[in-house]
Amino acid sequence: MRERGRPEQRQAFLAGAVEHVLRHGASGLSLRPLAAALGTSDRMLLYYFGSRELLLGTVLDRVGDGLVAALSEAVPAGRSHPEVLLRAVWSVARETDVEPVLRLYLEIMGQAAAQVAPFAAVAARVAHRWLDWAQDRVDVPVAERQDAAAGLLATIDGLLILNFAVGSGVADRAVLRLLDQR
Amino acid sequence: MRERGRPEQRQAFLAGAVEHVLRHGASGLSLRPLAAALGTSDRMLLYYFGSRELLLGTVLDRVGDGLVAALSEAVPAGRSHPEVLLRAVWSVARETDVEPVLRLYLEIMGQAAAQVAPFAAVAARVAHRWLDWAQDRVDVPVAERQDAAAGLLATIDGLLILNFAVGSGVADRAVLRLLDQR
DNA sequence: CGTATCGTGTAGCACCTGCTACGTAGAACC
DNA sequence: GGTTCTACGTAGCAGGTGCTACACGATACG
Repeated sequence: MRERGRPEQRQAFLAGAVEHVLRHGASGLSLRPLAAALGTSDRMLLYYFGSRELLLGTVLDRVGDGLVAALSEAVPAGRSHPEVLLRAVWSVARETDVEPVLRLYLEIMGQAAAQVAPFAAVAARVAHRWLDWAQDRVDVPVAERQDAAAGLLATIDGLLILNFAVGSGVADRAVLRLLDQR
Repeated sequence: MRERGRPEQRQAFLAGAVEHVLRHGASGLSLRPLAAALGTSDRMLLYYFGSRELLLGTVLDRVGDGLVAALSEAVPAGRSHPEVLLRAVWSVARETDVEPVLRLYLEIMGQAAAQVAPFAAVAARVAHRWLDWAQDRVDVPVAERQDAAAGLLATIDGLLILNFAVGSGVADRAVLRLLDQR
């Protein structure tokens, strides 16, 4: 289906929807409450985005963009040793204003693991952008870059789970331990 | 609310519900389809478990039990070096018959990050049991055991995300890299 | 100027949700 | 033997779901 509606209105809806999903979660998103928060009706959201699933997909993709953009802004371009990168990314992750994004990130990954549409597709896209980002920054021989990036991503993701499931103290100490032993 | 109903019937319902949740996911669980699969009515499930949320909580706790039990069965008791433990746990995780359990595990963690009831509480319990399990098996000085266990758990969880979001090949190579560099 | 398309409002449809009210056969208890 | 309690069936309630049908003014276009 072609994109319908005035482009700037669509952008406004999208931005508002991102905000709303960051606050209230993605898997339980429902059109009427979202529409109310945006000052519209479900009818209009469907007109602009086609279906709940399409709306959710574009919202989540935009969140993924924002995540990588925030990382790029915080971590200088150029290559660093993996542990430096880990430390830098973790310090970004522990900033309070990115917490909702990271909670949403884990929600996406969890729903993707459960094979819920459209999360699986979004998760693959986000993860690949994440991997590309890390591959461009990690200072290891070319042949190892892909695996090093994957290792970094896995480490961060695991720490995030620990962080939200058990508590930030445990995750922080786990970071130190992971850094020490390399 | 006291537990109602015949105990063996309750166990049968619970076992069937675990099966159903492993197949169809937890966050979208709904009483009527589950009841149909079990050959009952939603009415009966509520009679036996009190509410959807209580039912879901006990189902997920039981899945958590099963996960730790499966690990204990596969990995011999006694202490091993962290990398040996990582390798062992990862080889268990890659068995095809535990895949649904791990997908569900990530779904739980994702919903917990999104602060959805009852997932947050279940996630904390499961993670702590996981941590205790690892703490009892890891062969490092006592003072470091807690952090080593947390590091192991984080690594595994991250690898699982990578595994389901990107593909098993990437995760497998990331494991090798994480093992090499220690 | 007439006509077609676009953006939007109002209503509503069919279905699903957790949960409850009520009735009842059988068993347990006094 | 009457009463109370337990396990269960049937029906239904109030509210939510994504989505659609239809009307209508405005705007663009021939």
